[in-house]
Amino acid sequence: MPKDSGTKVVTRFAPSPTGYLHIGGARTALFNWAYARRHGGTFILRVEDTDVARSTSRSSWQIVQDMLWLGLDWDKGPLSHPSNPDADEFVSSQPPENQRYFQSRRGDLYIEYLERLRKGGHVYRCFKTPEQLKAEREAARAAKSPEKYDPTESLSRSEADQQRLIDAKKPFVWRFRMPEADVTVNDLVLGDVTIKREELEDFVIMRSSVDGQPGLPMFHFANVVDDADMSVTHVLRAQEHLMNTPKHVAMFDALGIARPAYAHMPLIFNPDGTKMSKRDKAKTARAAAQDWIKKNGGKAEALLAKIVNHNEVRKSTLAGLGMTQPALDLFLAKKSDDANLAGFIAGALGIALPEIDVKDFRDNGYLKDVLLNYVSLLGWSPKGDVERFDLDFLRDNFDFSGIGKSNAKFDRAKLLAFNGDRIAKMPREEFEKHLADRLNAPGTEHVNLRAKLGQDPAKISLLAAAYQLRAKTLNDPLKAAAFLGEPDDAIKAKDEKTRKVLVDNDGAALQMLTRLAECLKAVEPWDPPSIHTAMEKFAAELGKPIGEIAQPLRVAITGTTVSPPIDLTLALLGKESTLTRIRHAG
RNA sequence: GGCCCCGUCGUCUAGUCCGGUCUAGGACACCAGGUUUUCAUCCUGGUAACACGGGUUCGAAUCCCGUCGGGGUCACCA
Repeated sequence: MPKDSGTKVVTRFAPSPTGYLHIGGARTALFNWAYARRHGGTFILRVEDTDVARSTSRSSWQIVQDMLWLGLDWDKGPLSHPSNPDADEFVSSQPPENQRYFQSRRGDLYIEYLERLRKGGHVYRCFKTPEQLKAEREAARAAKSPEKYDPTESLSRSEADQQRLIDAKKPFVWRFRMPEADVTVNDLVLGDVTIKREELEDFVIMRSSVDGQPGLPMFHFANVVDDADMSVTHVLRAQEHLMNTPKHVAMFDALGIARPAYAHMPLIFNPDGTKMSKRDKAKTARAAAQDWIKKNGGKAEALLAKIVNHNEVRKSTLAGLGMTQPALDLFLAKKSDDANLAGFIAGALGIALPEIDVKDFRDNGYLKDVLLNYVSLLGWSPKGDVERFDLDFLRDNFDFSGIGKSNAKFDRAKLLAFNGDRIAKMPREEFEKHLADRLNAPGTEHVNLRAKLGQDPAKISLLAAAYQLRAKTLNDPLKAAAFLGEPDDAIKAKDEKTRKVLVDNDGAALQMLTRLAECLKAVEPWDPPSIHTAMEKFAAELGKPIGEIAQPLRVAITGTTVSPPIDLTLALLGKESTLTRIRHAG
């Protein structure tokens, strides 16, 4: 039971806007959402953008988009659709009351709380420069003594002395004075965790600024002040924050405000045990790029040319998107991990980048329900053997007692299996809609297929029928059906083994196909049942199993030995193309 | 390195709090067989784990200690 079962549950998701929503962040958001919803509480979305160097308005917008897509609605937070649609103006175009959910816009509050701490004697000024502190840490490390901040100097400075330094425009930070006692955190997942006083040090809560006024608050302080100010009752976050929690509860105690309940959940890693970070995309793209350059003359310029060519746009257009030779060189030299560049490289080289952000999974054809379902299984499990469930189930069953303690590895194969399963089970119309949306999405990726299938609902319907049981992602059908969009006279067997299906037996298969073409010419209407009937009849006349007819035909029209059932494939291709492709086979 | 958290099939996990019902269950992956015009779907079956060592107990995956292993954290980042 929550410690204060009488009061309303308030949870929050507090991302820092440095990019799209990370998959781990999505799980945190999901659990906080579920807990608030289950208990009829309030779910707050609060943007922690006190690090001005890394935070951007666009990222805040992106995170909001991801939350919307996932269907995680919040009761308090930014307006999801402010009057100004420009992502770069997302924060500034929020109404004042919504701007309160961006930490960068509520500085007055931190000053107020700082004053409270100051009156209680819980904070002090520290005039040491970052360089000084760094040197002290290094000296301590060299001497193998604990690298702990020593408050003696700052604490012993008289008020007059401090004023003198302030008047001299010396920058200073405010530090929080840790109490002289061990701190125990009562974690809802981990149990009681006690940290000894000697392990705790006084930490900066307000950055410096030159004018003698306090600067922006640090994460620990802003986080606590906001949780206090917003009456957050339950803080559910990743285990990487566990060692921060003693600092946080000490501040709550100093403020005389009841602590929220804390619950730290296990971390999510790549299968190889490394962190799932945005960098993984850059790493993958860089490796592929370097490999390609090595095999193609060793010039990075050639890669840029290939990227320009692939995107069928002018070089200047790409440069506007940050794709320039200097940027590329920086990227290749590991001096930058730009995600856009990684995307361009992957597109041009035809490689897949690891999905890390919610956006990646969305783009790659994962269903939001599946993503939420899978990610919630990483670190949480419902009672019984239930494993496939929807958001409603999670909302009705989520509890801290189901959260595990050990870290998990993200298994894409399982996610993929869940996704394919959900696709197979969705209503056909829904699948058709997904396919149409993706086929008609802006971009050059599916131009040929789009041209072939056009806006014809009947064709989309056939495509859906052909691929629903074969698709693991919503993108799979479009990739697998790409052969449909190729020029009819350019279909070639993809390798020697495949070609043999066509040309073995002294060309008997080819002769057979020529006769089959005659037969197909008469098929009307050109739909799967009619095609099927015609082929069965043809096979019967030849006294052969239909497989011996279908397989050479498949190679002739697709260039491979794999496709959906042959009647569906032919119907999708169209009569003209089918006959042309048979004519050019061999 | 200090401190903190964790350690059940390859992976995610159930079981651990309240020792016996656990010859350890499920899912994904893998393997084999069946259905099928290819692929896929579908069906059936199978391989596979309590990190190690002590202790407590009639009895330990479950309790205690130690070892080993993994992770987190040690900023004017969050």
